[in-house]
Amino acid sequence: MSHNPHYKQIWQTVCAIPAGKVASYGQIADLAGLPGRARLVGKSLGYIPSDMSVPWYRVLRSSGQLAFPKGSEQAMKQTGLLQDENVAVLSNRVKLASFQWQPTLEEMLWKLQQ
DNA sequence: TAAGTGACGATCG
DNA sequence: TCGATCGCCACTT
Repeated sequence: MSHNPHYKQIWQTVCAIPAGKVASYGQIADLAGLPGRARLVGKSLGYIPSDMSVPWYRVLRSSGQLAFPKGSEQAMKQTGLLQDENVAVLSNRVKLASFQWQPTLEEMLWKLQQ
């Protein structure tokens, strides 16, 4: 499973999300060269190797909702981590209009170097 | 080989 | 905004 070469590409893309910003699963899939494979992104986040620090909590659903049910341990942790970066989380949801990451060409080129 | 399963997305009511 | 539905696709059983 973690042999899948696409996973590494996905993790690197997630690493390129700047602090204080968030991205959707579909957006990550697109940037990683896997358009339409949002579900694969979700899976890969569950397989992040422990020796890699990936800001998985900056990835949300396309609606801005957290991927986990409100009140779950994971959701509370994710909410805390996002608020530490000044991202407002209200009722298990983030305002994408204010916090969604919009990659610039420079950021994309930087990502490709990694 | 077929059926079940998801940290999803778009659409509809 | 919310839940139900369907389409989607890699992976598991």
